[in-house]
Amino acid sequence: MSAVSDSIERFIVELLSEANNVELQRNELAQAFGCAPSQINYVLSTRFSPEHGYIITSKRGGGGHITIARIVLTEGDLLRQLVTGGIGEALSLSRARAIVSRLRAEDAVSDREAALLLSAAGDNPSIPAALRDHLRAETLQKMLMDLIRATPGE
Amino acid sequence: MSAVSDSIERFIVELLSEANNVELQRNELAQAFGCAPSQINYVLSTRFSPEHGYIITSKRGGGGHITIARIVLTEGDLLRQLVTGGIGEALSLSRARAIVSRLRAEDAVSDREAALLLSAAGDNPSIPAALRDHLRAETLQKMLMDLIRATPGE
DNA sequence: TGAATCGAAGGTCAAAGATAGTCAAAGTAA
DNA sequence: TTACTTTGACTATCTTTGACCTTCGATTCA
Repeated sequence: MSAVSDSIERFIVELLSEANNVELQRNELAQAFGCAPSQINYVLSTRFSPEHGYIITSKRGGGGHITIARIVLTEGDLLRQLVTGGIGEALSLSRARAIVSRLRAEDAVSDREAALLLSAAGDNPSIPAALRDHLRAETLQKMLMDLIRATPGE
Repeated sequence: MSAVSDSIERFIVELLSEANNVELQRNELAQAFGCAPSQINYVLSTRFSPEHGYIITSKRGGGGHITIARIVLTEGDLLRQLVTGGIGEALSLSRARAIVSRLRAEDAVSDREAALLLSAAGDNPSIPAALRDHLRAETLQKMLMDLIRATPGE
């Protein structure tokens, strides 16, 4: 049932559970999972983007490699950063998902709160498509701001 | 005697008698019952809707699947009542506030969750006024549904 | 030594493949 | 008729692959 990309993701997450960053070789990994090397890039860009809280660096040529590092921030920093412009004027659904999943991963929100954020940030068919990304950005930003307000200061 | 849809329904109900949720593949199931794939959607929407006490999630593409989860709330529960149709087509801001404060009073949601609900249910200036109450109803209902879905069954 | 070359990585992008969703028309039963 | 069921064409989304491109280090050649 589960696609190869999901397995690769789990593998990397597993590695990252033991260290804040991992270094690996694209071809080697692709071979281990029996897929095209470019699929590794697909997994990295769809599941380990900066929005997800990761930074990817790489080097080509002989001895080349890819490094995946987790961005470590305190909960307050992350929320503050998002609310003060980290979201922008428009926000695609996939970026919104990444942001929420990162908030969850950093434990800035609970499972239920993440579900509420995602739910409200989802596409709404009764809104013209051209407006959606704009509305989504506004909604998410407002929600995060209100969330901070509702949280007794630390 | 609508044989096929009823059989599919029974089959799913059977699966759900052993677990609170099942994951299946649309094409596979359709093939097993010798029907068009879209008939699976028909069965889901006519017999496993939120009004019936179920929540459906799905994913497309390689490794795609459909998950059917039972809502685990008792009859008479405010949340369930709201989700299964108690909100209606349109919802004024003041009624939305009343609903959220009742949910808070019953401890169905936390302070932070209430803040998120209110935030998303608020008036949005970039939406035409005529649409707002309709959008609000949809949004709140979807959020409550997703909230239930995110809550591990008791 | 410096430039050209070569091989070994990794990067990009668009096409093909794999699922699921929607909707309206056609079929069927009450 | 009226409501429910079934189907299929078309759409949307996510994944996988492959051809072609870029970069880097090492080697070879003037």
